[in-house]
Amino acid sequence: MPKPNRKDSILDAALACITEVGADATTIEMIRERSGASIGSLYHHFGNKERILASLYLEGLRRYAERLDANLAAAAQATECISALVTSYIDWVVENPDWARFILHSRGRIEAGEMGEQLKTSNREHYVRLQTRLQTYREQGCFRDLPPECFASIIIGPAHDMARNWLAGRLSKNLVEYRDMLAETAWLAVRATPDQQPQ
Amino acid sequence: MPKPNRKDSILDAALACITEVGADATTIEMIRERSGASIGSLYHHFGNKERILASLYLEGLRRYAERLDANLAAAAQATECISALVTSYIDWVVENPDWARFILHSRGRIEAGEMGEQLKTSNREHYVRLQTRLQTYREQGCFRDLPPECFASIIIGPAHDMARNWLAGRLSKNLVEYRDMLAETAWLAVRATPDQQPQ
Amino acid sequence: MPKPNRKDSILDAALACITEVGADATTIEMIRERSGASIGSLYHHFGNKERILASLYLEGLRRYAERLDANLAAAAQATECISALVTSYIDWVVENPDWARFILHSRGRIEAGEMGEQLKTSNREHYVRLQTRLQTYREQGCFRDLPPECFASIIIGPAHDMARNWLAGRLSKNLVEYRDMLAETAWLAVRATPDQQPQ
Amino acid sequence: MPKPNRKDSILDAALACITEVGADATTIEMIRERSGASIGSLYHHFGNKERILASLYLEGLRRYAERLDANLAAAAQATECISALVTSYIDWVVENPDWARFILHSRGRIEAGEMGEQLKTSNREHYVRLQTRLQTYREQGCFRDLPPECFASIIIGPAHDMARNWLAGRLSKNLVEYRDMLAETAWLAVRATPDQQPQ
DNA sequence: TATGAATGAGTCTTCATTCAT
DNA sequence: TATGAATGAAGACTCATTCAT
Repeated sequence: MPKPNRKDSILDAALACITEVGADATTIEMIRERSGASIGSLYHHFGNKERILASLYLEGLRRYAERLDANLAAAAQATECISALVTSYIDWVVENPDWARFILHSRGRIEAGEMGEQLKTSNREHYVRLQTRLQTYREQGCFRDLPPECFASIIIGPAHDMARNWLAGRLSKNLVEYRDMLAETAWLAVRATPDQQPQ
Repeated sequence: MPKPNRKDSILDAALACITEVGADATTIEMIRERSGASIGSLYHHFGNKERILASLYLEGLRRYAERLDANLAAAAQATECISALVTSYIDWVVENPDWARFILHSRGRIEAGEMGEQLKTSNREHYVRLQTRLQTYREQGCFRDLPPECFASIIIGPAHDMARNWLAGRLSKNLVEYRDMLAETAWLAVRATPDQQPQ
Repeated sequence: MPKPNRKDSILDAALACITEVGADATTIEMIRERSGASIGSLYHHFGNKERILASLYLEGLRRYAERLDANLAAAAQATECISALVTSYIDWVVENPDWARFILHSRGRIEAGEMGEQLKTSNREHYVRLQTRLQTYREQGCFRDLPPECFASIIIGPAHDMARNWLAGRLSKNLVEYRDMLAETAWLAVRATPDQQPQ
Repeated sequence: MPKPNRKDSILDAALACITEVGADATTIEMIRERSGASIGSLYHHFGNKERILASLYLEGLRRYAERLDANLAAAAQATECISALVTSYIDWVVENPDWARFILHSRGRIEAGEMGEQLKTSNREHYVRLQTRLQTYREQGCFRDLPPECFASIIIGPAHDMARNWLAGRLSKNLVEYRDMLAETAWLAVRATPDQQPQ
């Protein structure tokens, strides 16, 4: 276990500030005070504010993807796969609410910045990994016939929405209470329908 | 049809700026230049920057709610009601992408501001109106047994997700192409399930 | 006589600061304190530090050129013309030492900046006006056969050198004491030589 | 021939940086990167930034003086002496444009710094050596009756001016093309005038 | 001798807001 | 109602220098 170093303590402080006042309102001075580092040290390690935020963002995403990949690998059927997508997300949000809030709200900002390409690449790779994982089940006819680019939104959209509400304090119960219901719902939304479909 | 006045031209300019550079990066000076008004005029009409943004936000929301209410009123069955929720949203986003982007991204900011209460009240009222509208169908057993606070997210979550992607330029097709599919999906996600579900 | 306005008082303050500590070491804060204007006012009028310096530079140059043009217009022979070039310069330096020091030392900086083109244009126009003025005498054979691009340097070079020394406090006498001698020297350096030239 | 050592490589790097962005804009970090030395090493060898610049300045001046002294020693008459002054300068500038630019533009800065006295002493000694060298010819009546403190400026002023122009890229031809003309001009400007002068 | 993380005073600049006309 | 000069707190960032290893 590596000892907490300067860089990490700066990122921790940054996340705490972002949680309290938002990414835009977070100032270098606030991060400095909270991290105990000097302004010079902040700039020595990260170069500018944007890179602090981007580093934080990418690291959060990396950890989430790591967890998701592990859970997906353990899934043995289509339904477990869909479930893993939802529950991994919910669990991660509940365990890392600060990181989740930041990632949910700052994607555009990071994508537009100098490390945007890195983020896009990261997202693209993750997307491909996911589609590959689902491909087998798709071919087996486990899912409805849906445009591939909608799959993820349909599965995770409701969870995203609930997570936003929970993170904004608009839910009285803990998000985790909806975990299994959301997983089940995702399955209903994408599974091959046993009954006739109108339209 | 009232002629476009100063206030409206300021709001139009503000929205254009927000679309180009984001709400945070939009400055009073930018709005002034774009609207043709003077700084003094801006402050005469709105008092401060936050109130410009909040006015814009609330007006956008009002128009969306108006359209949704009309469409909901025209729905004759549960499935049409769910469909109206999704299609009203998609149509509105496609017709008002700038407004949609702003509203999707700035809720927290407006809620936290001085007109936040007004927004919360507005949202609450809309939420109640919606639940009331659905109440009959719920009692008729048209829907699965779901926590009421999840209903909206389950129905609209995927549409939100797709809308965010489309508004960010991450979709090659027009959002409207997914309109009916998303409505159908919402229905599958909330309808009373005709079959026994395993697991 | 226009009353001294904000802009002028800022430029005056800037020149005083530059004289005391140099253009690079002059800070916005110093100009602010000295001019009595607020930071906001400084930026309202000039936009940034560089534009303050450039405005000062161009205004100084304009006044010098004005005087030179007047004196050149009054010159009736080649020798008076050469004399006017030197004495106008010396007189201007002696009367405006601060401006002269700034202009002598900051040409590169201004040329490299955003108003550099304006300065180059201004210099080019002045150069052309000068060559035109000398053309007649050149055709009359009043001058040695010299590359045109060297003419100005030969005439004014020694004065430049002396001015730099005087402005740096390296001369015990006042620069004006060398005025006529330098004019005479310039004439000797460019006049058509009555005697044989070696080489 | 001593092998290029750390100190020299630092000075080389410093000069390269100064040429590219100017002495003020040159940072320790830039010199570090270019020289390959570490920050610690820079400070170990020179103590501070100013001493790097001053060392560079003095070394450049030393080399120029060395060349000038050699050429002056070889001059056999007054006219050759004047010529040596001009041509030594021109040749040195053409061979060492970066050094020349730095020395032409940073005299004030170095003089004002902690090694300023050393520079002033060096200049004074050089000035005395020069006056001594010219003394014989002066007594022989080779030169016009000119204030001694003007002699150097009259001889070298035009060359300085042309050098500045050339170094700033304002001349299309190479400076060396004007070498002999400038030497000749200097002679015309200081020689005892054979003819009566009017005015 | 060499290294580079750490320091923090000091800069420029931005921008919402005020207010006299 | 309209105008725009003036304000100044606050922010991001720079950079020479120090010092422990």
